[in-house]
Amino acid sequence: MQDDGDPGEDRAAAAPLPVAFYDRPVVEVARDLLGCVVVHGATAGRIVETEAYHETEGACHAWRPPPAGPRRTARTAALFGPPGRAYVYRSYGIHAMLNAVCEPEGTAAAVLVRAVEPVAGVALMRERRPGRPDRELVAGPGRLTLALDVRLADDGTDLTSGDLRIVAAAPGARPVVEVAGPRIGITRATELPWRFADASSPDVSRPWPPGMTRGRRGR
DNA sequence: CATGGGATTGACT
DNA sequence: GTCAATCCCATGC
Repeated sequence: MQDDGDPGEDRAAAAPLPVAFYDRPVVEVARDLLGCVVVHGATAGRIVETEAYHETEGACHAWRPPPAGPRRTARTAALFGPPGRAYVYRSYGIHAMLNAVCEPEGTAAAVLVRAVEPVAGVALMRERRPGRPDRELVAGPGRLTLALDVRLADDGTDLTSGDLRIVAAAPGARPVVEVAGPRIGITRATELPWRFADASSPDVSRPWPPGMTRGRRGR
């Protein structure tokens, strides 16, 4: 856990990642988002775990078995929209999940942000997660949206210019120790190693990816 | 129109 | 380890 303080101000002022960053193959973007920072109001979190989803594989909300084409509904509309937007949906009736839409408009693909490390506004995050130990503040896709106050209303908003945005890692920031593994909580396309994490982070959600049982920072 | 299933979490045995 | 909470919406009668 990092200190609550000024670094967040610098990151908040930093330029958001441009649309071109997201207008690439979704797996590339999922890896490159590790280390970048989600900023929302006074809170900010360094991304330490992501998953990629694409309309051509069964775990994606927009997937349908061939020969049917991709599934475009009110819920999945943002997935088909321009890259660089947020796709926020409700999971299990309870949790909001934050995704970054990728690839050209018309192609449904997005990166799910599964975990961050607090870099600003930790005190506010604790207020939003009363009774939770720090290790449970942001280590999980439903947890981080609570801590950062990301809601369904943010669905479709522009991550490159809005109040909710993603900025590049600060120069000299701690390097990412990338590990990959199968995605979590899905029933189809479980063989794809499209989950990515920073093995040096204490805030990756469980179960940890392969190769992460050692070398973790303690907390 | 009724039913069922989640890209999860937290409480409990 | 088990399991319920609770919403969106796809599917099928």
